[in-house]
Amino acid sequence: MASQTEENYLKTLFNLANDKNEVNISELAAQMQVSMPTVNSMVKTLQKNDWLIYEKYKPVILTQKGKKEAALIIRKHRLTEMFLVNKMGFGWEEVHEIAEQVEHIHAPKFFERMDEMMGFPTIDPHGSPIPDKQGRIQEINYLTLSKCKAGQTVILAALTNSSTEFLEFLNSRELSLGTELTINSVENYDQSMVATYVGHTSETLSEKVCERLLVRVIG
Amino acid sequence: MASQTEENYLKTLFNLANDKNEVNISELAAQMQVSMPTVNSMVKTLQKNDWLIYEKYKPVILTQKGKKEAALIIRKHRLTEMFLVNKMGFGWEEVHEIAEQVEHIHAPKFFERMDEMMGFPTIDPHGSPIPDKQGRIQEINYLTLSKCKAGQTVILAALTNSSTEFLEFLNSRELSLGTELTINSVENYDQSMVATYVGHTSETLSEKVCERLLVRVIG
DNA sequence: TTATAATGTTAGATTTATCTAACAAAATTG
DNA sequence: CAATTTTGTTAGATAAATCTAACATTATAA
Repeated sequence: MASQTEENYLKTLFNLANDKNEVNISELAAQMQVSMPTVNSMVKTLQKNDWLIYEKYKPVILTQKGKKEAALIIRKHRLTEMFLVNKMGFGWEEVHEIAEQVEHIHAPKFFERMDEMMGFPTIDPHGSPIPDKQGRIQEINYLTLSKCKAGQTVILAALTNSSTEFLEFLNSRELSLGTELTINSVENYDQSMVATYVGHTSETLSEKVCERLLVRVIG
Repeated sequence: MASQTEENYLKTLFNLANDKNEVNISELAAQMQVSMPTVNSMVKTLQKNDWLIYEKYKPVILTQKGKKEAALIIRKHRLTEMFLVNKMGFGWEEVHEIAEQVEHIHAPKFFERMDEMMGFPTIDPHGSPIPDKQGRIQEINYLTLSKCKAGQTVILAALTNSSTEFLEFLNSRELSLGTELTINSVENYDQSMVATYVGHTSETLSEKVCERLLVRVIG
């Protein structure tokens, strides 16, 4: 069984993996907020337990076993976030920290009960997919709002960033998943958008914000 | 902040403390399932952080700070057990293991929400009192069933032991907190009792079982 | 009340997860 | 393509939590 620390490395590796499934030591060190030698020694340990493939001076790659384990930890994290929001009344900006701890609990029935009580949700409160019990992730390809054009109508479906600050910004503008937005115009100079949605006419959204909003185009 | 390991020592110290608030190193070692030298070095660490008082060759005593910390961990444990039973549908025999992990989560709001959702319960599923937010415990003095006499009627209020095996035994006899029992007779030879309660006439309960059942006499 | 048993301590080793300093390889760029 | 920068590795140290072996103190009991 992976230690709590190892679980955090696996999860981070899964999230950082690029199209080739590779992660650099330096990226991992930055994300985990530890030094490169620490990562170096940890990837050797993880390799011994067949969680990943490592060769000197090469980026690391999770094995199938490693990927599955990581996905199951992410599953616990996202189920917890959804449970906290839907069953315990937390705001979407409050749940990450708690889920970060709850995800390490070893008690399959605990998470199965959450899942059941929520009716087997497929996404978490930030629109990210919840891996299934086999660790499979249903990948949905949303568009970032910044790729959309003036005149289009879209539904806010997910976020590419879920920092507390960003979530609080969205709260302040009354933007939540499911909100239907119509793009009035796109400013050529800075790519900011002006949009209209329930309760808000001509709300300006900076490019930075638009890049972090994932949408489904409906018109 | 106490580490998870330190939290476990504090909790165990609290539970083992006798009338003088003292705990022997050997008891603690046995309960924690570690060697005496491990305990010896840990109590020195705990003393440095003012969790307890330690003098060579003397039993250790929790400080006020240590007692409060321990009580607050026990509070998280018992709130969790109650939440698992009342809000998530677990059986009372399933919750200890999960609570043992959840009690170490640092997220005051998480436990406050549980507390709120349950209407601020004062006992856990096994009848043990839940310490309040200040770490104060309301001590209730129940009688063990074994101290009662033939002819008395009692209500099952709490347990002195909550092992899975004992809880499963109680389940098998349909005994739960709140059950009203009438003692038909007490066997002189082995102190076993014959009792009657809803759905059960003349159920025999061994002395071992009677000692573990805490009751309130009502007639 | 002394011998024995039980309890507690010290010393020193181990594992895990981390660090800094020094060095080596790979990538970038003038 | 050689110099420099970035990235990665090795060596060695540290702190936490554990162990065993050996020794010391306290308690018990003949």
